[in-house]
Amino acid sequence: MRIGELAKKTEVPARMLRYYEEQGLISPRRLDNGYRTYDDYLVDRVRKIRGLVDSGIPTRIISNILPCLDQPQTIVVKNAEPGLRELLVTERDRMSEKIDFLIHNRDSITRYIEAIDRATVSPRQTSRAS
Amino acid sequence: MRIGELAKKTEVPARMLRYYEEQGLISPRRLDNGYRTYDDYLVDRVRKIRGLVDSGIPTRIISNILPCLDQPQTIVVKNAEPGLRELLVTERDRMSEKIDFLIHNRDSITRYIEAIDRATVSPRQTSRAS
DNA sequence: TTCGACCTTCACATTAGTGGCAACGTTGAG
DNA sequence: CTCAACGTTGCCACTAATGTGAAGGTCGAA
Repeated sequence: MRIGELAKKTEVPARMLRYYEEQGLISPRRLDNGYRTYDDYLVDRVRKIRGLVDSGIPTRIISNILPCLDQPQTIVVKNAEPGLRELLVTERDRMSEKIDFLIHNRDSITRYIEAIDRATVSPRQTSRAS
Repeated sequence: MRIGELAKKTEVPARMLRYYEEQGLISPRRLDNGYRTYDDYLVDRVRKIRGLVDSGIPTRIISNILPCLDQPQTIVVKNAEPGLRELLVTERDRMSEKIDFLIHNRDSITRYIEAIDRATVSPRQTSRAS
């Protein structure tokens, strides 16, 4: 598919898709006329990129871990670059920290919302009737 | 405490603490000589700020949800600003999405690491002995 | 008085995007 | 075929957010 279609499917502006290519995150092939052409699997990939960027992971890191996020790992692993495993472990642990942290704070927010609701729905009387 | 001590305790450079103040995330009092002075509870607060920023939450949002992350909610809730609840719900849901996404991808990375290990430790023989 | 910690202020750096433009490709109507 | 409308391309510059560096001055203890 061409860039416009991918933009619609992923909700990511075409402008941004070119930017991600510039950053080395996606590498579409080209048609004879120079237009970029994207394979279907890139739809998922672009969504992953968005999520990772939104989660505060820099594109430099993303480009390293992206190949590891696809399902059939068994084939790719053959060329195990030396530093890769270490990088992955580091990044995974960083993600785990982030997850724990986000869960903790999300739950704090949830409790706060509940406190608001309690304070709002019945500030003066214990709503006995419907 | 003064800024240097807070910087040590939080691992956040003094320069950055001034920046966060500029962004309205912390409001230290001042001594007679103009030095900033920080209460103990700000240590936790600064760590929270770091975590939230690292998780891709913009400071503009952080300044809104920070007051809700402290433990004793019951007192603060009295002045329930109208839009606050909605903002909190939105932000909490956004955090939940981020959490799910991070968990999913962290697990993918973990599986990939395991695949590397399997491919590395015994590429040719099924390691029968220790 | 000297030195380290702190102050303000201005400027610069990096990351992640966005805007605008001129030129070219594609497609469908007349 | 020609023309208009629209998608695409490359390019350059610009914005916004998050920091960082450095100059030049002040505070207070040794």
